Amino acid sequence: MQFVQVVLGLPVEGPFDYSVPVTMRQAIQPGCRVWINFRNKKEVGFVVGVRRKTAVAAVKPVLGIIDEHPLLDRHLLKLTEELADYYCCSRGQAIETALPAAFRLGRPCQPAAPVPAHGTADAKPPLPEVIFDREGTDRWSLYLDQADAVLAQGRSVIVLLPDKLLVQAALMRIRDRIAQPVEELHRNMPQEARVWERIRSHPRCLVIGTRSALFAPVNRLGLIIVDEEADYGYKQDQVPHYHAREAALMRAALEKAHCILGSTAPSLESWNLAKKKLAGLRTLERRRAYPLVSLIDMKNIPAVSRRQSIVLSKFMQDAIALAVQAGEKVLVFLNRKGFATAAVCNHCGAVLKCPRCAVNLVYHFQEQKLRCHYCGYTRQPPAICPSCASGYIKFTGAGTEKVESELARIFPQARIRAIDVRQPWARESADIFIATQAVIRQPERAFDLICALAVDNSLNHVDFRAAEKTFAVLCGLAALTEKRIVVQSNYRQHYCFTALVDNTPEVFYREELRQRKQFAFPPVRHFVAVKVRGRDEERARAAAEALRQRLQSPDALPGRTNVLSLLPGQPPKLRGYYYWTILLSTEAVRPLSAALKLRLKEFKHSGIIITVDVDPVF
DNA sequence: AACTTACTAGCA
DNA sequence: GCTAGTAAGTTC
Repeated sequence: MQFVQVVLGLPVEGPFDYSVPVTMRQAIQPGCRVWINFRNKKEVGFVVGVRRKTAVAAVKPVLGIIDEHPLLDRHLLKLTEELADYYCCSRGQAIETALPAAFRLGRPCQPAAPVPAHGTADAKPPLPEVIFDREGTDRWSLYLDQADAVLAQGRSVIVLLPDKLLVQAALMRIRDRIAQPVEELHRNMPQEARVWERIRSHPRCLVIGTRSALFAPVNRLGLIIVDEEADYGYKQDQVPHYHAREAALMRAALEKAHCILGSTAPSLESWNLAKKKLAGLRTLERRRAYPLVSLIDMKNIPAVSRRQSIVLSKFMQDAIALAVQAGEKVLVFLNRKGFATAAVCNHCGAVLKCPRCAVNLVYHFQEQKLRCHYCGYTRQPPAICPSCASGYIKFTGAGTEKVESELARIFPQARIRAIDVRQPWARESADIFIATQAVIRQPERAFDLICALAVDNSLNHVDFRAAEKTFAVLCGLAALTEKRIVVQSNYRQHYCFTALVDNTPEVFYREELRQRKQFAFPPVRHFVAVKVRGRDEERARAAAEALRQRLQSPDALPGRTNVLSLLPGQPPKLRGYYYWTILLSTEAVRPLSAALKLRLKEFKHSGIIITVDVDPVF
């Protein structure tokens, strides 16, 4: 008798043994899909092992073989196993993440022509390389040179970008430079399975796409490029909560491929890898002049004007006026979207909240609607306050649209334009441009004066990455000009500003890493968020508290792990569920994930759903 | 996750 | 004794 070990795309560990009928014996091997009867339902199973015997008394037979040849090669199979171990999900869930939807549902896959394996068996995996692109555009010629060289050796390349817009922009640079087949791959794109099959049929090719393209079934992988590696778009917000940068490092190590982590400001994770000599660091110095950076201390701004929703310092107003007069192009940068953060009743002070998520609704000027940024709920702004039925609703806070109207008031003669990065825009179309983060991704644009407003919003954010995020934004702005940047802030002495003025990013990273060490934050240690969710408010709270107690008891978790806190979710209520988060800190993720799998299996509460997020982003 | 079985509180 | 509701256990 022959048996196969099968896993499923469910949060159950397995593997489950099934017998293989004599008629279908020969082909079956790890990486193949099979039809199985699981809990009296016909399901797709993934074969992870083949055995001559089983300890299970009541084995069921495999109903049918979907793949004659493995759908996942041994490298991708190993990668999904490592992801399951690290990100605390089942192997089946990790395998499903790596596959197009059609294949998860059991659709057959075209058999791929066999490609002879590459002789990399005892080669050492090359050291990953962090690329720090000070200019903002230089890394692309380096990427293309490296990709060319790898393809010329007959090996494949995977290029990752954090979103589809950037993939489109990158394709323009790639298409006329790369002679080998170039394939674009996104999760849930039309023909996703077809593209996947085609990638398998190329002896070598270049695949470009968003985070899921990391699982492209290329032959003979030689290089993975993760561009904008510090971007949080690489983190998946569903189970398994993997980060494509970390997953790319895992896959590159498995397949002895090179891995490039490029950006205009490296993540602390990547910087730390380089400091520990686990990655190389290559800084591409600026060719253009470094801009003059002026810091305006907002503590000197009189209180009366501080109360205004937008504070444009006199210094900044003068700088803008001079630039406009000289026919220069000004960028006013603001790190927030929408017209206002909240709608508040002027009479009773009630803030309008989302009925499903209990977070503040945000007023959008253009569509004249209140919108929930978590679930997408929208409503008309009410004429009267829903809680006191009187007074009028005022909109507080500052967004790009508010800045636009303020600037129009101060500079009536200037042409002012808010940039929507989804729409093309010409440099000649205005004098003053207003934009948020997304402009930084168009580094070919050049401005003469850049004014950064409300930077303190991001610096004050209750997030240990606040300084890192702020510095990354400032580096991005510096790449947009060789002339002048004006920043207004209450914290002029902060090292993220002094490093910007002095053009000494290494000083920023040194200080930031020192602080992360001091407070035992990532990348020195890892956070793990255990998320507890339930439809009943009180039960969710009680379950979360009970689980925290359980995890805090001696020997529940491996050493060098701390239970830091039990926090209400952010937001506490989302899509009808009440959320709580138990925050853990650890030195070694894998042993903690393994222990958590056991503890959560023991801990069953009806109506309570628990998920684990390793290395969460806040 | 989805489903089965065991158990408990409330009721006649 | 009955049942609704829920806690706990299992999936090969």
